Formats: sequence, structure tokens, C-alpha cells
Amino acid sequence: MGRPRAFDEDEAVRAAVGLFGGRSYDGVSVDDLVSHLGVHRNSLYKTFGSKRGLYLIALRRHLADDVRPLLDALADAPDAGAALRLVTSADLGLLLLAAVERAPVDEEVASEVTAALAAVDQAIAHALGVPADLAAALTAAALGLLLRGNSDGATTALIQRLAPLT
Amino acid sequence: MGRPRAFDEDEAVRAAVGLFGGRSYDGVSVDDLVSHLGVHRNSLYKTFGSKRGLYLIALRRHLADDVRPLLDALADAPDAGAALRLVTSADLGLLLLAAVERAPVDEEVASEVTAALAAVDQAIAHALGVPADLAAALTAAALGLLLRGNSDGATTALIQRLAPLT
DNA sequence: GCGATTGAGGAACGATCGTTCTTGACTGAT
DNA sequence: ATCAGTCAAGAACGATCGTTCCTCAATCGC
Repeated sequence: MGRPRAFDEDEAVRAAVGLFGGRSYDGVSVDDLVSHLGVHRNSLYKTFGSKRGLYLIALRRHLADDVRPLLDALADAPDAGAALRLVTSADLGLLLLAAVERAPVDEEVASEVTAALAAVDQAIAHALGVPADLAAALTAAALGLLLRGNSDGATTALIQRLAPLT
Repeated sequence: MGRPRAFDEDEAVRAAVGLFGGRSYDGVSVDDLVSHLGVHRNSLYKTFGSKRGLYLIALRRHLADDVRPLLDALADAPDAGAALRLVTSADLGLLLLAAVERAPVDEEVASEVTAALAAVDQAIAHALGVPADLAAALTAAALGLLLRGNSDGATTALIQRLAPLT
């Protein structure tokens, strides 16, 4: 019963992922969210509780939609180069921003980010049969390449200089 | 002539580097700056022009105080491992935050960040005698390790897996 | 039809944002 | 001693922040 919603909750959350992935948390206002999500102020608070609540939901959605498929793809990575290419070609904007900007001041964000990066580490370690330390370093290197704009030349150069891992 | 200043401008800028290096630009309020810098509101605007002006000054100071010495040290790096250790042990908090959070929305910040990272690339390329692409990849990898907290094990593991570069 | 319930729409809240104004204290030169 | 000039101190500005309230529209079971 009641009036039906005029917005799609999934679409709204995905739009929030896009917004929060492009600017800092404090750089996205509730007005921005209202005008880009197609959700009215009242419905936004009724549905997501608060701006921070929506951010956490968007972050988890980003992990489910963008990181989880990456984990599955990494399971079949034949070597470190393939793993690096998979990570650097993924859309991890919100995760990167959350790790650098939000995790230090929001421990719930920090635990989500830590868990997600650990999952990437583990996927790489398992697929390549390398120690956890090296897997973590490969994840870190991929994140660094992502943050620098992921120039293909740099990624290729690094891969060629990595000693064979399997 | 005139009343002498009750604050040290250098100290104030360095305190601003610390603040902006720990939280996002929008996460640091002018009130925060006033209370942590020992500079009064009026003097802050008289001396630095605006919050953004102070941010840019702090960023440039960060580059002069923390990145420039790194460039000098990199000139003597004997191999890729040494270069990675130099970058990952530098204090690059503000540069990292500026690159991820501020550069996308402030082109003056973007050009400072791009120039600084290019300088690191060049220092590595020159010291190790490697192509620019690979130097950029090493810089990126170091930034990734920094953003993940720079666990020593991961850095060591990555260094051991890099093929000899010189 | 008729209440009950839920969302849309928009005004409005107090708090905080970056910035500016006003006033008075302190200084060097006349 | 006085004047011009600079800074400290803090109130105050309009704008925007995240959030809530109030009213109306739309859909349900009856």
C-alpha cells in the first residue's frame, strides 16, 4: 500500500557511486545527490537514513558490482602481468578515493576498504601461488598505476620488468 | 612600521601542510586552520588571501620541503629497490591526497601534482638509466605502497621480484 | 466510494561554511 | 606626543551545509 516510488533504488545507488567516486565525500552535497539521483530529499533520508548512510551503501555497492567481479576474474589470472592488467583496468574510483580520503576519518569505511583490498590480495596470492606480501605489493602497485591515470605504457613496462612469478 | 606579527609564517604554513595532509580539503575548515596555525582569521586572509590560497602555498611548501629532498636522494639511488625504498619512506601525505582528491577538481593543483610526479619519474629514470615508462611505473608502485600504509614486507617482496634494472 | 499508509514536493530548521567588518592594541617615524 | 600603518581580537555577514517538518498526491484494503 501507499504511493509507489517514482525512483529506482538501484539506479539511485549506482548514481551515488558515480558521484562519490568523482569527488571527495565533503565535496558532494546533499543537493548534488538530490539533483543527480532523481530522489527527493525526503525519500533520500527515508530510504538511506543519512548522507553517510548513503555513502556506505554506495561503497558496498561499488564493492559488490566492481570489486567482486574483479576477484572472480583474478582467480583465472595466469601470471602477475595479467593480474596487474585486470586490476588497473577495473573501475575502482570510489574504492581509491575511500581508501585515501575517507578511511582515515571513518572507521566503518576503513574496515570495508581494508577487507576489499585484502580480498584482492588473497585472490592474487591464490591465483599466482605467491606469498601474501608479494600479492599485497602487486595490489598496491596496481592502485598506484590507477591513481596516476593508468598509462598503458607504464603498466606494460612494469610487467616486463617483473621476474616470472609462476 | 606597524605592529609586529605574533605568528611565524613558516610555522603556520608547515602546520597547514600537516592539516591538509591528514584530511581532505573540504574536511579542513577555516576554524581548524585558525586554531591549529596560531594565526588569527584576519591575518590568515591578509597573509594568504583565501583558504584555497593557503592550500596552494602549503602544497608548494610540501613539494619544496618533502619532495625536493627526495629528488636529490633519488639521484644517488643505485637500483630500483633503493629508489622504491626512498619514495615509500618519504612523507608524501599531502601530495597523495592532492593527487587523488584535489587534482580532479582544481587544475592548478593538478598541474603542481603532475609536475611533482614527473620530477620523481625523471629522477628515477636518470638515476637508474631506465625508460621513462618504467620510471613512471616505479613511482606509481611506490605511491600505491604508500597509500596502503607502506607495509615493509610488501615493499621488500616487490623489490625482490623486480628483475635487475641496471 | 473511504480511511490508512507511503512517497513527492518544497519550505524551513539550526549549524557551520568561507569571508569581511569593526574596533582597539601595538609599532616606528616625525 | 602624535600620526600613520599593521596586526590582533572577535563579532557578524550571506551562503550553504545536513536534516526535518508540513502539506498534498497516489495507491492500498475495505
